[in-house]
Amino acid sequence: MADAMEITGRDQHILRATILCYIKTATPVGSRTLTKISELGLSPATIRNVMADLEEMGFLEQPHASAGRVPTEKAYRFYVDHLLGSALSAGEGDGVLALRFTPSEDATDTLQEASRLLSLLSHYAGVVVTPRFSSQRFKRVEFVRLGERQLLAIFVSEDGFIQHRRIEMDDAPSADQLRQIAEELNSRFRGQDLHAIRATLVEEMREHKHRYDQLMQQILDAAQGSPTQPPGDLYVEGKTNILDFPEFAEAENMKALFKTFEEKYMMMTLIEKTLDGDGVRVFIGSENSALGVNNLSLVLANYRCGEHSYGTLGVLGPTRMEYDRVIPLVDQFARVLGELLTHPARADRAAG
Amino acid sequence: MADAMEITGRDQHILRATILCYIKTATPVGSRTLTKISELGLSPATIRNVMADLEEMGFLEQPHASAGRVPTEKAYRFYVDHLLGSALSAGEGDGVLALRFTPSEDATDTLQEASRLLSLLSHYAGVVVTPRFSSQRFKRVEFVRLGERQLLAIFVSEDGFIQHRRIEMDDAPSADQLRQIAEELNSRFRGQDLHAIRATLVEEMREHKHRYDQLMQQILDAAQGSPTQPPGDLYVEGKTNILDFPEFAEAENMKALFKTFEEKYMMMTLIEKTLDGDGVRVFIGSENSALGVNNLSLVLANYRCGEHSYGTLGVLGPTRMEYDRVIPLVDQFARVLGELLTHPARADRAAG
DNA sequence: TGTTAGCACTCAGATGCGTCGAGTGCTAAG
DNA sequence: CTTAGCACTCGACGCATCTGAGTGCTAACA
Repeated sequence: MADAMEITGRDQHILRATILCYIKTATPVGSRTLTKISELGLSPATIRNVMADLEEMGFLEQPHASAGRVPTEKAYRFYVDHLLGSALSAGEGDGVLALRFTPSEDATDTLQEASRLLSLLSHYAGVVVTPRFSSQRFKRVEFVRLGERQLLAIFVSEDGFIQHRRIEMDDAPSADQLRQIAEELNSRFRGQDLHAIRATLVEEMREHKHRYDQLMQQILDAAQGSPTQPPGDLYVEGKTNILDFPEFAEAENMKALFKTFEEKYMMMTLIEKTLDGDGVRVFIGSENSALGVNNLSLVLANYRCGEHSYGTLGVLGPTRMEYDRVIPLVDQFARVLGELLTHPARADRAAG
Repeated sequence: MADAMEITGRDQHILRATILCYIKTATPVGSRTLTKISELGLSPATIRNVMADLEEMGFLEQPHASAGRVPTEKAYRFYVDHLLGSALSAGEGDGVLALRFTPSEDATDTLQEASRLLSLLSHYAGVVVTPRFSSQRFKRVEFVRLGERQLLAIFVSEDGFIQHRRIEMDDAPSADQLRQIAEELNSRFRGQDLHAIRATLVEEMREHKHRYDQLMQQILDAAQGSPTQPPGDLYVEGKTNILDFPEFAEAENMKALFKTFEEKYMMMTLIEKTLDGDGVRVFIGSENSALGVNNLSLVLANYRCGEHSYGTLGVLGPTRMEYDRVIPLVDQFARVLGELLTHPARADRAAG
């Protein structure tokens, strides 16, 4: 950040030009090429001087002595944080987006479709993480007996997500008891999120020993989701888009990429970290080192899903990503999807 | 097959040796190498003659004039069909299998775990297709109202699979009506498969116009699954295992492989074709051309899941696969998994 | 003081050439 | 029918060469 202050306007201009050029061509950028691109009519020699400065500051790198320069991660960071402000607002009409997007009946299907569309529009890979179930508003629970000791609990959220969990118990309550419990839960807690419900019930149980202590506990645990498996799901669509970029032409890199994708879990926990906060976040290269590949970038944003509930969505691509195009895209996409998921749900709620 | 008859015992021996060697090394096999491997003490020259014959018959190929020979698909086919009979029975104790396999509570989790284990044991990729839901025995249905016009139907099968479907309708029945319908379905049809239930109900409706005509129809349709999306799910685990084989070292091949994996749908319909019939089936190279990669083989078998219900499972690897090891493995695995899925379910049924 | 032209230098990538060796096909002898 | 011998093929490897894009430096210029 301190260095950022030292950069003159012209330096910035050249840095931006270098980055843009590299993003387009994926090959090291030389001083001659830049004289043509950058409008300031400067000679290669002058630009060389500037580039040497930028290299010293850590924004550029040379793969080898007689090659052009390549932007470093720091350069991308600076570009995204400081050089992109104007481009960010230039959203190109979300009409296209809404038009192409045919939401399915099932919310999870919709999300998968969303990630596909995201990959289509961005030409990179689309990524969608479903909202944490436990933060959604509770609509209804239903029980189905599976066996003497097994119970199936079905939770339905106001936003159309459905989750079912098996519950193992020592002695199962009768069908009537179950119905009673369901009735009680349904009438009392509708519209609250599971976290809150849990808190209330735990409190209550402590005060005057609740009849269904053990059962309730288990039901709540089930609803919360097991701690080992992260709640929600991850959809990554359009992986093959990334494959065609030259940075992954080498077999080794491609293998690493493949392995990254196979470990859904890694990726998901990484993405979920950004769950708090609004707006678009960009993670560049080694900033998401958990992926095991250091030339990938993530552009993420949260999308709203009902009142309190949020999921994350975004685009995964090479570090050399067209941030100027992708960032507004992700931003808008999150907004539109949020509308889409929140609005019909609200209509339903009023009716049902 | 006609050619097969013309092959003498010695030719077979040499063909087998060639295949085994190639499977191990992935490099063209020369005549010298074979003299060492095959026990018949023959000189390279003689073997060359035989190999020339085998090439004429279409079992071997030369990548270029001065290289060794490589088995063709026809060779693998012949090897699997005729040269492997003895090895097939040599199962190496399913104790290991049962030991390592800790079935989860949820049937679908179990299947995913199965495919992981399959990849682990085979060193290739493990593949599991869940049983077609519509062929499983019905245990119970439960309805949850989602909104004025939306209904959630939850089907539970005897074997522990759960499926939920949204049902859209013009005017929804009351809660009482729903309960009544559920009650009726549950008491009447338990233990039958959805196909049969559907047939019965359609018949009935025709005879004396059933009250809930439209609803029933929709419920049945939902249960049957939409025709566009194939029922069941596909788990492919251990994809990265395949990546390390030299046949996929080149970027192009790897990309093709990647694309194959991304198209789950293709693979699934391909695999589901083998759903009828018992025992292990092997699909070699271009025989599964739908995959878009022609140097992959599939070793598949059906596993039982309850009385009438079957799923498919197997191993996906390069054409140059250790069939002698994988075929018995898949065979046994299908059996063990079948036991595992069928037995506890039976116990539950008796109890619940 | 900042900018530019000129020049020597560097280094990856492509091209061409000779060598090596594994493996073949053919022929003739056993 | 089998085998030894031999000439031949052809990809892989190593090496030297050439080319050209791009640099850094220095000196001249505005």
